[in-house]
Amino acid sequence: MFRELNPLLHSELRLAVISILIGVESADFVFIRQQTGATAGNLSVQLDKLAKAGYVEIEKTFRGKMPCTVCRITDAGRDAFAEYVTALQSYIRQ
Amino acid sequence: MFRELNPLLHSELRLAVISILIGVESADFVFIRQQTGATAGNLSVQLDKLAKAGYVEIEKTFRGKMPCTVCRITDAGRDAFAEYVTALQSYIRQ
DNA sequence: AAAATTTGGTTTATTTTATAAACTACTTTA
DNA sequence: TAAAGTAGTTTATAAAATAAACCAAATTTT
Repeated sequence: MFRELNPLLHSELRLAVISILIGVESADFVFIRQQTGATAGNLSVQLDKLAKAGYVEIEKTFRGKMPCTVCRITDAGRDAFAEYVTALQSYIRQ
Repeated sequence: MFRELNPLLHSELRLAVISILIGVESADFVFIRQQTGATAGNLSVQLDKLAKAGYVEIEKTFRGKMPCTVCRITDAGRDAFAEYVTALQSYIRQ
């Protein structure tokens, strides 16, 4: 009846992050922070969880002299998101 | 960019409960428990939260001699669910 | 050129939430 | 009438989200 909702994606901030990353080649920490309105601490923690799950790749580089954390969604992330959306549909089909 | 997800509905079990109630005139505790697979304790707690939020009405009656907790969604519950679905779309539009 | 401020984060602590375990009250069955 | 089952509630615990505090380097101000 109801499909399970991947708890890693069923979180407002992590879902927003994945939603952003799915539409772009990559996005950096500051951009994601601006788009989501999240605090830096919260974003750092949630990105880490997504990285540990293998849903995003995080590359630490520099933009000029300033550190720049670049994030990309992985294939596993794409798959998980697609499944999450399908699962959601079992709850919201009207 | 991203609409806020009502935290009361952004919970797997509470969402399942609302999803059930939105499709029927009423449903009792045992039925909801069967459909969701939730433990009685968890369901009791989550139904209580939905009731306190004014999203469901809970009527304690008897079926024969056995207690029977009948649940119905309220108008506020319907509205909240509709808004939640709209908000979700800001995350999952592809 | 120090001092203060900003930037780009991470780590740690706190609060909130979800969930399970334990319990209550009553009913049915052996 | 004792044991087991039903229908839940309450309480305790585990997990999660979030904020606050912190750090290092860069930039700006005085």
